[in-house]
Amino acid sequence: MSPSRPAGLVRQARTPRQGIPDATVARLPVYLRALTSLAEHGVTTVSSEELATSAGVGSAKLRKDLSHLGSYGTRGVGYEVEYLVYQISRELGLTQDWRVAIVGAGNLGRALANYGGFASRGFTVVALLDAATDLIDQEVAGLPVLAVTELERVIAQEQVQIGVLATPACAAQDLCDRMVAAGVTSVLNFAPCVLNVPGHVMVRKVDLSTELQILAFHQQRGAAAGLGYGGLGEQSQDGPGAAEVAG
Amino acid sequence: MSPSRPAGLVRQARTPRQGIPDATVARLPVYLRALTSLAEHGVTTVSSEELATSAGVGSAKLRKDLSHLGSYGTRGVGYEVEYLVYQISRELGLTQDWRVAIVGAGNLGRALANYGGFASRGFTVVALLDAATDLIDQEVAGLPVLAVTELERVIAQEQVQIGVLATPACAAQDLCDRMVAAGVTSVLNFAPCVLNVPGHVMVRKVDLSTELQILAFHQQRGAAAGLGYGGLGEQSQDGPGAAEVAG
DNA sequence: AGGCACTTGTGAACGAACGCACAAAGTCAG
DNA sequence: CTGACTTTGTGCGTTCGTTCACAAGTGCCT
Repeated sequence: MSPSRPAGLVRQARTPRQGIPDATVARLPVYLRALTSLAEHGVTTVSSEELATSAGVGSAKLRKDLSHLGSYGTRGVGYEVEYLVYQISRELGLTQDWRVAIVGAGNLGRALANYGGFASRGFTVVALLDAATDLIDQEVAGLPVLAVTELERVIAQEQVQIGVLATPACAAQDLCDRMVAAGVTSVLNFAPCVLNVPGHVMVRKVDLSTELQILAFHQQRGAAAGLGYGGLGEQSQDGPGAAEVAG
Repeated sequence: MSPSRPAGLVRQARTPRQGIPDATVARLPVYLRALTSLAEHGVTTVSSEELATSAGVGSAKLRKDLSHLGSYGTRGVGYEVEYLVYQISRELGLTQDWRVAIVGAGNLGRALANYGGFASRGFTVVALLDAATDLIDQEVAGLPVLAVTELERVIAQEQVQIGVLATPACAAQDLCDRMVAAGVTSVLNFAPCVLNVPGHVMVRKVDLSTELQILAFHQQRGAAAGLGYGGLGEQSQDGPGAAEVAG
């Protein structure tokens, strides 16, 4: 790679950790995916303009985002793909392994367990639980479905840090409480309801129905028109509002 | 009611339609769900404080959000649940039926087809398509899986307005193009990739892997701490960034 | 009728995020 | 070595979103 640069490996590991904006954090995974894809295509260096296009954002925004991680990138050249992949991964905490438990082995739970994207980036699904007795001991994605009564034991034993809720809304709060009591500190909630958790626990919610309703709104009032600008624009996905709840 | 105001029933249907903030639109479905739940429990009137708690937001934000729809609500009393449900539904465009096609009948596609939340609010899944020949003609959620070669015909014939992509990333762009060409103007994308679409088409993206990575980031740096405030706070779900892409 | 307690709706202050545009910093050719 | 060209990193003005605090409106009780 660039010969003039000293030990490319370390290069000012000054981490301005004090506060990466939530909006930026939400975009880092997108950049990471774009970079990974580029790397697979044999690209070794990329400019902010190219990467921005791949990620579907503006180049200025991308540069500002990356500048929050530190001053990687070489003026006049661009960013070294592999190096940037590593830096973003490290910042997101993907260099360590996260142990995930999925609660609910219905259609959604099974889909999640089979989803390749989980395993690919430092996330290991270590357990899949359900309340329905006829599902128990079935094998899904190489994992046996466990009885939900074992939840506390499994979470402690497997050192689960992240819990994924793929259950009906009515059961979600109770199961969430149990997971939190057992030591889980991050929850990804697919159930269509608001969860109450203590302050040290982080919840993110994904709601299919909500997404459809937002689409319906925009379609109703003139099909995404209005702003209509020319260039390749953003793609909405996910907002800054990372928030917690205190109990 | 107020003597100065005309007929209570219509009650100033002055729709300040010119621009509801995206952030507000993203929260309306949450309010709607909370209201529906309250209605089912027999509650007829609710204050902004109570509703805000149910929805997991601050009461000031809730009031401002609702004020963008118009002046429903009665000072000293609160909001009439049923009336507000109707108003939000109307604003979101849920009073009409939206016809949805799901492309990809893998684990995720089947989960989506079976998801009750779709049908419950004006969304009708009219078709489920897949490329895998061994899935075709299987019945899922009362619908036969159709060959993806029929995509254009089905979308035109069934007047599909919203397309849901639940396919691998590599196939997503192509299928998206075909859906758009066939007349779809809103796309909900579950494939982990950025879609390029013409300016009149709206895309929303849901990415499970992204959500996990955001959780990992926050967990890594102190487990959702930092802000830690006392009251019941927000729950992150979905951002304002409603955006379109122009081709 | 009048006062009191309660709740909405909103003006205004604050803060976060975006995009522009440019200086600093580097590369490459000659 | 010099000079032209490329691309990053960032200061700044603007826009968008959130929060505070309060006036105005409503119902209830005396």
